[in-house]
Amino acid sequence: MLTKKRHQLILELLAREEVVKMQTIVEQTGASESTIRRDLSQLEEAGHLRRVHGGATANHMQIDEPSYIEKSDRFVEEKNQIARAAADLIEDGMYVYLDAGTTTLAIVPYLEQKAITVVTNSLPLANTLLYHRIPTFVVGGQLKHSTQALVGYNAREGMLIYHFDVAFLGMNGVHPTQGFTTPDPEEALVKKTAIELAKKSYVLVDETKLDEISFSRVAPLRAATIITTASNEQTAKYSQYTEVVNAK
Amino acid sequence: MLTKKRHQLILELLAREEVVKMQTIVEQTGASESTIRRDLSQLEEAGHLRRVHGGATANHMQIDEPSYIEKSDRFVEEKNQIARAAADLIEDGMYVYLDAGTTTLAIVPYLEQKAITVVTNSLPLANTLLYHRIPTFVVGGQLKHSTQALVGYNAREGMLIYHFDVAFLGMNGVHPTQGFTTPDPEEALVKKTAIELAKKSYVLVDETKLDEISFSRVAPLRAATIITTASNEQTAKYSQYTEVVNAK
DNA sequence: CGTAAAATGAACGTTTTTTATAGAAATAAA
DNA sequence: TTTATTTCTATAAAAAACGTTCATTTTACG
Repeated sequence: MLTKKRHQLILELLAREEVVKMQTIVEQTGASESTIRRDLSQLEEAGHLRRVHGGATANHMQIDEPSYIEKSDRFVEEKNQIARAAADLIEDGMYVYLDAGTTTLAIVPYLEQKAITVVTNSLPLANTLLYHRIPTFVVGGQLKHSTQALVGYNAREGMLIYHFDVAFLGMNGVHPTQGFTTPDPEEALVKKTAIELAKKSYVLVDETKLDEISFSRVAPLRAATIITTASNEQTAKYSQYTEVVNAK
Repeated sequence: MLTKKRHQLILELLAREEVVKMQTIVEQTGASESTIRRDLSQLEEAGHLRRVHGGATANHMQIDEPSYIEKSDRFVEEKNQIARAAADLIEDGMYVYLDAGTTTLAIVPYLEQKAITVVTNSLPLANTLLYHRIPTFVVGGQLKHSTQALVGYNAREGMLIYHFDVAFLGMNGVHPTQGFTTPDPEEALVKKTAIELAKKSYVLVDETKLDEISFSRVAPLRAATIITTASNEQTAKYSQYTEVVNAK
């Protein structure tokens, strides 16, 4: 069996089970133990898995986060309503920050006729903005695989040279006392920085994000206005902490 | 069996399976091992597949499949030769800068098994690197429409926090006295900065770029080594100014 | 036909990959 | 804790695959 084939097989096993035993891989591939050890070392160095005593374990963040594609076709209608409401807040001459995420991506088509400059940390957004010929700046930083966004310390540093009239952010959790939260700490840092640099910030969420708490704290509720399609009953408890815009 | 027929069969095998063993191809075609080796070398140079120890694997960079029956584009072939020569210079653990351009893009598939970190200012490169799961940092800056690259003063500032073991650059003009040149001053600034920050720099050009002068000066010839498919006669006059690597 | 160019297959030394093995480290059992 | 067992790393030997060269065959073309 070819090296590449073995590597593929190992990664497939890891996609199904969180941990895989050395013995299992040896049986499945028919290769010697030495060879599998070497494979595991190589795959670990390439960042595809983590070696543990007796085998290997998957390397993706334990914090579960549905992949970009999975997310995109859920709640399409809500996203568009939210995106439209957000776009209506943007006026000519503004400098706009667009965070990574499918909801913010949905804003782009509504921006085509506006004379604005956009800053983003998202690769898909940058591509879409390019397509719509909207003047764009991209924040530098480490490219995160699962969200195709630029994150981390370098991204924060790269953002500090800009100032925004308005920032639009996606978010995984919105909670009355815990505020805005998101799974990845490095993404949280970027979102937090965007809020700091913007005169006014908006968080775009569908109803499934309300009352949720994710791992990393981004900011308290008062730091941004919430734009959502959730009903007024659902958002009532948030209104005392910050402004809430109903996009329906 | 005719050469064309064999090539066709090999590509069909690769369309079905991600990797194909040498032995399998030999059996299927009835040709000798030597002949299949030659076939694989040719198909790799033409950019249709990637050779691996023991066989071949599909090439993901190739989005559309140009008919292999026609003589494949001469420049595509040259780009791949240059890209391969460049990739051979990259070792595990290196921090690598990849400039925007189609030649540098062609390097990416050859990087898959290397444990490296890449920095780039190109959106298409960032996407491809993401696909190949290579750890990537993106330089921030203004997004230029025509080249889908990040350029300008902000890009330069964003780069200054990095240091590279090696940088690979595309270039529009290479000239004995005028050095390296490119049309856009803002791109020239980025290229110049990359050269400053790298321990060693390589300029990747096919023969059509030699003896050409473009608008913006990037650096003198001695600042970088030239990798090209041009003949030794064509490159002779450059050898007195800087190192020249023949990729053929 | 006959010659030149291109393609093929076998041989051979070199490089890469795999396997086996022995001692160290980690885990489990006594 | 001490001992036994498993798993690990490092290294050397074996096997497989590689590129190169060259004689032979096939194809192209006058």
